[in-house]
Amino acid sequence: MTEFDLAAFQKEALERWTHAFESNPSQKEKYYLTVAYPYPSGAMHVGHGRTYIVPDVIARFWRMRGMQVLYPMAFHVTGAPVIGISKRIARKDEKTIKLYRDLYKVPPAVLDKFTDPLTIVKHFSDEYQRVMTGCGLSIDWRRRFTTVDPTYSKFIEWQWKHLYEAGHVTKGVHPVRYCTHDENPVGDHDLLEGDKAEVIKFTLVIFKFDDAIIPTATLRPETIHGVTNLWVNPNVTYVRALVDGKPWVISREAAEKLQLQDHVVTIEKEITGRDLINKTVSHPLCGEIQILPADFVDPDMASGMVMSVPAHAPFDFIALRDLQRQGKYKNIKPIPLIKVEGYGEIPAQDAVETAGIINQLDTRMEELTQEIYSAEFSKGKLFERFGGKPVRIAREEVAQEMIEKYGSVIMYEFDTRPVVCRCGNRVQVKILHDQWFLKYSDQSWKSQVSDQLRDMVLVPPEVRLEFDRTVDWLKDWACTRRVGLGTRFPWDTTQLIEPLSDSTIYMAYYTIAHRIREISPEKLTPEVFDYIFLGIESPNLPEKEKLDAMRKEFLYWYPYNFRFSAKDLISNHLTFQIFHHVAIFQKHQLPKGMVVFGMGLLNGAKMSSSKGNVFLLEDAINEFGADTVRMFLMGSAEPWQDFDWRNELVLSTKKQIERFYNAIHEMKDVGGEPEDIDIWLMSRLQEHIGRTTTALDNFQTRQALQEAYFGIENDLKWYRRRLSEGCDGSRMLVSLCSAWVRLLAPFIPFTCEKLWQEFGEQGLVSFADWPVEDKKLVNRRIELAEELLLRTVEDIDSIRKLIQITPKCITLSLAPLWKHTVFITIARSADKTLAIREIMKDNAMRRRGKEAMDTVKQCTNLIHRLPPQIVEMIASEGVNERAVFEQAKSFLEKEFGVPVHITDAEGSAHAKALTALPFKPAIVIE
RNA sequence: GCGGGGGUAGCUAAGCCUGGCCAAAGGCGCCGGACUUAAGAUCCGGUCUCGCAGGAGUCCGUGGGUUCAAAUCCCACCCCCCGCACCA
Repeated sequence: MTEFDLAAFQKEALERWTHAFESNPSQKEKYYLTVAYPYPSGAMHVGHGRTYIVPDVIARFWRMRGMQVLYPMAFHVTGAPVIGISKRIARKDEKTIKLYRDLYKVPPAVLDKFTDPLTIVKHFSDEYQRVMTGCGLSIDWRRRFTTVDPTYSKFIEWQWKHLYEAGHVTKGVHPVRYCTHDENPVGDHDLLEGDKAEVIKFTLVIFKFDDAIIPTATLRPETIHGVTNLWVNPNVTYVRALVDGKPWVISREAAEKLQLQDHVVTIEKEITGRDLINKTVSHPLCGEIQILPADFVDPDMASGMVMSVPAHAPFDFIALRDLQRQGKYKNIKPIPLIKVEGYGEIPAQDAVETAGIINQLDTRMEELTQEIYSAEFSKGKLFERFGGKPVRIAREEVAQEMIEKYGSVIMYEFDTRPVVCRCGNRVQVKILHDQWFLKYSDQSWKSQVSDQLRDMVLVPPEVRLEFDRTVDWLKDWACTRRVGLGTRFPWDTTQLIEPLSDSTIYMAYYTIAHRIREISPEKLTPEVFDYIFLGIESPNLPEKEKLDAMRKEFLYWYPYNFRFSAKDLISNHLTFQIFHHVAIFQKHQLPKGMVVFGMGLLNGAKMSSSKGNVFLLEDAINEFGADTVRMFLMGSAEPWQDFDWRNELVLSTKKQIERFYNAIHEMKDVGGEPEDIDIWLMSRLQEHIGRTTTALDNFQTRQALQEAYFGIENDLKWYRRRLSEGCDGSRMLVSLCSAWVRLLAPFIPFTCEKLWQEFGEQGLVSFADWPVEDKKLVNRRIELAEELLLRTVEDIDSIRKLIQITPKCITLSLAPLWKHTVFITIARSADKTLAIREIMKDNAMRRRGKEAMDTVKQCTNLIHRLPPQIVEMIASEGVNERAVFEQAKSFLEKEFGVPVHITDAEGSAHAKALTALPFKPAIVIE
């Protein structure tokens, strides 16, 4: 026997597996599954491990069930993150260097070359392949590609041509975070500060001011009728500037921002805030009002000018109150215009006074503002004289009206500030032109996607709601970028196709990836792909034979059966890919199913590379063995649940594998004669096979392992206990071993490959036949008998512990026939109360009086406690209790070390014998 | 805020859709025992409370309700996690 040595098993199996999982079209039925490909900007951790092992287990399962399985892998390298990383490394950024050198263990010589982004992804994609192979993933590596391969770009161009022609791509304007120093849009990864900041849309309400205008920024244009004054910060220097040729009075900051938002701005002169105080302005909807001083006015917020609605804005209310307490502006009264449940006539006053706010410096002001804002938005209604509409509707309408009739303009601003770029410069909102969008807002496109979703299998089913919501909610998606790696956008080659948008139908590309390399990229015209994927013939197609082979391959594999991905991709990638599929492929080639994963935790905390809270997959393999990692990840939670990696649990998984390995070794050569208990074991095995198969059909890796591993192990425990003295099992165990090894092969392929070889099997267990449940071997009668015995043994045990005397003998008294009749009558009747009446009609029963009634109660109780199938079997077939116990007599005597007597309860001298019930003999220990 | 998912014994986690097999699987931890010079590993037993007869009591976020019967169905509340876009 070979020692249990996972590392050695791995080495051996990996050699035997070289090229084994390369998969080509064949006569067999296909099963094509894909996972979201990784973005290789760092080392793999155990969380990644699960993402790729789950599909591998499924792939291995279907392969053993005789399907032609394709499990391909590629690397996603388009986008900006890796560029940021290379820049940071070039700049010798301490944190980044530490991460790559210490956590990801990149050798110094290689790290030096990481100033080139492509070197980073090359390094890690090689590492990914090495580690994935080490995990035993049954991937067809011939089909590996990266998203910056020239041939792949040709494929993307073809895809976009179709999207464009179908009207799914449009040009528009879009506000983005923008750094004026770098002259580029700023992604999340490039932010030093303010990564939570959102761009929000202000309406500038235009007030006339002498020959100029004052634009005040508001999120609540519907409150225009409640404006009583403007606010200006007396300590700030404002400017008079020509905006698109007209004179505006705004803050200096605003002047700068407006330039980025499609306005031509020239500053004419400075005006101090103090000079503006008490001046008069006007607006058609609220007439002439005064400018008042307020310190809370922030010149860096939008236009730097604020209109005051004291009835509905706590800040406005309190600033006004502060002034009035100094005896000024006594004539100004708040003008309420919104009715909102839970607040008085003047909501802002109500809120401020209830909270006991003293002045505008109070720290609770922000909170209070938010509270009123939300309450009025969700529950508020304008007064009848202002239209009577709910705030949420009126706001949009008034804003629209303001723009159309009163010269209002839109201004974008961050909701929280400051937002700072990595270069240290302040980030602003800029309106980008020439921004291209995918029109996910298109209703007819959406409805095609919804239709497709209805036809798809979603695992787990609960995610369907989330998908439906996402489709419903998706707006146009900005699909081009100015920085990063990727395919040039065909209609504006200064831009690139955004990384989520170039990864939507690449599952089709896998089918041809290994063949298309043989054709040089410049020959790959859209017509070529039209032919391969859509079967559209056209003249002068190059290298027709190769194209035919690709077409054949595509037709064989497509559509994919299942796509696997973590659940955080539901709201983008997983939904996008359906949009793109319905836009390009024919109905019968649309995706069939998706499996959505949960996330990984490490010792209870969320795994995060940037926080260093990761455990590298390769380290895990080296420390525990690949099979251990696989079995742990598959057994600790179902795929869609979050799992938690804990080293101590992983260690015990390793012991389980070892226990399995040793058990097989002990059993595979025994050759005793089969006993009844062998029939029981075989019968149980069939059920485990059936349930393991069902579980894997449903992607329940955990459930499958429970059945295939613990289920069988527990049966073996009972089996060994039941064997006759000196017997170590029958030759039937050999077939159990064979089935057991195959059942576990998808989970722990390395160990199983080794065992399979030791059985003297020629081929790989990876391609062996999956065990099939043999219904002929299922023997309910024997299972029922064992169940009776097991329960009785448990009962004897618990009594023995309780009474603490040294038993001299055990007597089992069996229930009389009439109690069986009672039991069966109750078991068979749907309504238990009717059953009682039925039983008591019988004269013989009635004569037994209280004893009969008690039996009825006890039987009812017992029936509810027993598993339904058992009750049903007792009722239908019955069980010969005497025979069961007589046969198990020597077993019981061995178990308890005392003589065991089996008697009928009726006529027994023991009072306890009266308690005997069907399936529950009375036990007397003396 | 909007949307989605959850709260089960010391921890972890099944069960919930389809109400009685539920004092509630499995695993971990802990306790005891066997083995061992010892430790580890392994195996056996225990692990809500009470009980010298296989039983009883309390229990599945909180509070109500439906039912002969509720972890499971209904209502309300509290708490936790995830997504919300130009980012892979």
